[in-house]
Amino acid sequence: MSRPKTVYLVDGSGQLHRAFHAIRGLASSRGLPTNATYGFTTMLRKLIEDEKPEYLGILFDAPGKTFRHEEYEEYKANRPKMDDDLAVQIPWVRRVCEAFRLPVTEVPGYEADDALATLARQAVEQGHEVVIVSADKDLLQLVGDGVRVLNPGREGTGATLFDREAVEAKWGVPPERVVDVLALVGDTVDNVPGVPGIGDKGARALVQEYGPVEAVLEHAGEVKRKAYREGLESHRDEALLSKRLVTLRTDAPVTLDLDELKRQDVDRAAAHALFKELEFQALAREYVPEVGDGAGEHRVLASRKDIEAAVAAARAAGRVALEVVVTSPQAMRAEVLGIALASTPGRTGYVPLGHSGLDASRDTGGEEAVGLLAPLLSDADVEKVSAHAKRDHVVLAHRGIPLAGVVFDTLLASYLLNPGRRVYAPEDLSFEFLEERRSPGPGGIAAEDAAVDPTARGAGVDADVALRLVEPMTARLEEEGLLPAYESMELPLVEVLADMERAGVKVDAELLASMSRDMEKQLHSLTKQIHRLAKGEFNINSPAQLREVLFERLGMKSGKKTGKTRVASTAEDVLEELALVHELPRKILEYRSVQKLKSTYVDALPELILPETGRIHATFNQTVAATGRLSSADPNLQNIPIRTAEGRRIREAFVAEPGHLLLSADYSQIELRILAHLSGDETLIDTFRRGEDVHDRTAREVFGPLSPIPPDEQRRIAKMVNYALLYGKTAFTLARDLGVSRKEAESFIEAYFARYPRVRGFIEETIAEARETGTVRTLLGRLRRLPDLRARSYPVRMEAERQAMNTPVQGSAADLIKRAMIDLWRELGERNMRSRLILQIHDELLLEVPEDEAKSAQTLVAEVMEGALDLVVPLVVDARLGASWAEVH
DNA sequence: CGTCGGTCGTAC
DNA sequence: GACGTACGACCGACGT
Repeated sequence: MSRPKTVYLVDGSGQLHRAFHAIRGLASSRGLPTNATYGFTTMLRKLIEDEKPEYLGILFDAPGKTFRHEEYEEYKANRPKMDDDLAVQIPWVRRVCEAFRLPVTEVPGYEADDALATLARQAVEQGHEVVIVSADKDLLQLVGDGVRVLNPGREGTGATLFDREAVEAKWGVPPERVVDVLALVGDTVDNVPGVPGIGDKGARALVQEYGPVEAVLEHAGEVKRKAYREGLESHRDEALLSKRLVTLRTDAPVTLDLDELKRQDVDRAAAHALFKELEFQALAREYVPEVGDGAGEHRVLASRKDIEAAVAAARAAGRVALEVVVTSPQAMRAEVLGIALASTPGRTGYVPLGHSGLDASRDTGGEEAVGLLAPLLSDADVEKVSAHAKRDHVVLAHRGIPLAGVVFDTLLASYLLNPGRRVYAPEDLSFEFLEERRSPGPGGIAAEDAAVDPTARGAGVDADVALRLVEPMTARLEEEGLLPAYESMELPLVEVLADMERAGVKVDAELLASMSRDMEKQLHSLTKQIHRLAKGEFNINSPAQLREVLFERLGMKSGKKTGKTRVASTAEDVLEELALVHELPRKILEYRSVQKLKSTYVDALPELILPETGRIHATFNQTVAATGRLSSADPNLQNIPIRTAEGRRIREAFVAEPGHLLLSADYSQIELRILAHLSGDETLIDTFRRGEDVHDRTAREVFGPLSPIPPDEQRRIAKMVNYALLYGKTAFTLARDLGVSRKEAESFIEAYFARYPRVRGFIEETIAEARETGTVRTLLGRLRRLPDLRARSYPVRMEAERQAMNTPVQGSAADLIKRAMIDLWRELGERNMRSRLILQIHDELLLEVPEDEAKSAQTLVAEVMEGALDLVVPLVVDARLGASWAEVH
């Protein structure tokens, strides 16, 4: 015999009734009740998901009379006719079972329970295990010797699995005595008479004492409690009849067929269609049909003729989607392996260009194939579609192919539709916009020695998806009012960023190396001092070990606790406090500061110099920050130190090529100007129009002419308050940061709002509107969704409110500088200037300019940046030239 | 040996 | 509970 299996048998009728009563009021828009269908479906889905049964069958009651009626006419006489609302759902439930490919059985003349009992017996006799899925207590009598009962539990609560011990624990009697308890108690709904006067407790006690019903009756005279004794004596026949009624038959005319019960994959297409019909939206989404990666025709274009045909097809279509397969996500370090082209949905061709090793025998293109493709890729009249156009621009340009005519980037489009989401992979987009489920792919990244055929298929699928995404995604952008932001800002920015990444920035590795040596010495000396003060060696870089030293070994009083784990913090402000009472914390702070600069910048930067160019080529990410800002990675060149003198020295290592200068141009108080524009606050607008210092003005407005606080202190407070409002800072943290009482902080904020009333109005209106629409928007119409504004949790909701007030300001500033970058890039191109944008740091642009055009570039940059958007306040740009980044600030 | 969450610190 | 947006070094727990 084959190995033992576990067979799952579902009490379909029981589960259906249970679902019907558990869920109330669910119906389709056409009035079809769907509550039982839904409950039954989710039960099945969960069962399949949790238990992964290899064999599963569903049993239903047969309609009409059963053998029990023959034995006892009154059987189930009290039970009302099946509710019409349930009856109409039965055909739908059967369709659900069909879609899930689960066999359904009913045995004429028998209830589902008897059919279950019969099949369970047969399965056990064949040496298999059985799990009966039911919430019905009647079925617990079957438990034992290879049979268990699984009660799936309601939504959220766990399932319960009854084996012999569990039944006994719950009922106080073993499974085979369950029928005796049931018989004595009776069941009014099914009209099982039982013994009057004996209930749940009594029946158990009697069965525990005497055993089966027959034995109980035999000893009826000994029963102490009068009501029981008399009940038993006068209702012998009813008791015995009841037992026959509740005892399940194991001889129903049905035969176990394991092959038939073998689980098959869900028919996703049928399930998807059915759930759509039933209006189970979430389930419909879950069961969108899986598109096999073999779907479509994905060819390898290995010959000149093939490539020429594909190019001709692309030209004829006027549009081609590309998936450029590369060896690294870092575009500047990536090699091109090949390019998939899709100009007709479902059919793609892949041109291998750089696969190594295995495929050497094949004509994998190389220069000839590049020569055939390049004219197409550089022809702006043929529209290009991609899932990551910036990377394509960079890697192709690196190979001498300027990419032109990019009209759609699915990554950018999905970012605009849902910024703040982390993943925009092709499989997610195809799921969301094409309702196709597919397995995750490598996203156009493959190893150098990847085989051609699977790479061609993977890249082909991605290119095909990108091509077919254009229409639905454009429609969504249009619906959401995002097309202007997309077309006028994000898409044109792609090429600008690609050029910046390609340009990179020159760093003086020698200078960094010498700084590193100095820092090493400092760290060595600091380490010795720290270990001496700590009376022992430990890893200073480990907050955990430091915590032990400070708060355990040296017994210092811990200040605040960390956010997640609620342990004593060793953060800077805490150490700053402790430095007043002990020498060690000061040294730790010093050590930390040097270690941070050394490890994060001084030692890390030279590692990232690309040998080919001798420069650092960061990646500018356009789809990461939820507000619309750019981010920089590998390395992050947007957080190079500037605040401290030691940190600022690192900027000395950012230099220009010989014969060139660096040009830095930054917006003055950009976010406060945006706030003035968005809020329309007259005082704030007036300040900027007059060209006043905004912090001085705020100080004057808030403190008045008679304040005893010194002017410097006033300005410091005013500056902090100005920015605090932008970030939704509370009086609590403002008080802490300013070192004043909470009351005083509150009075500053009050005074601020009294002088800038429209700022308060703007904040309140922004949050109110965001709560209504679920979104906030920037100047150019970029949106951010903030569902948490309706969260039940107070802190979660407050965080969303701060995001709601901050995003229009931060995001509009991002819009502004993005427009400036595009404008500047175009101006430089039109004027044939050789100045190049190399970095963006949120409110600053850094350019590398030939000395001979430095002055004109300086004027141009300021002009373009100041004119990027028309606000009600002037934009002011400060542009400086210098030999290093340290010099231009 | 790689991954990942936690902590800390840098920028705007 | 308490300041918005990022990136990344380092540690240490955890899984392979």
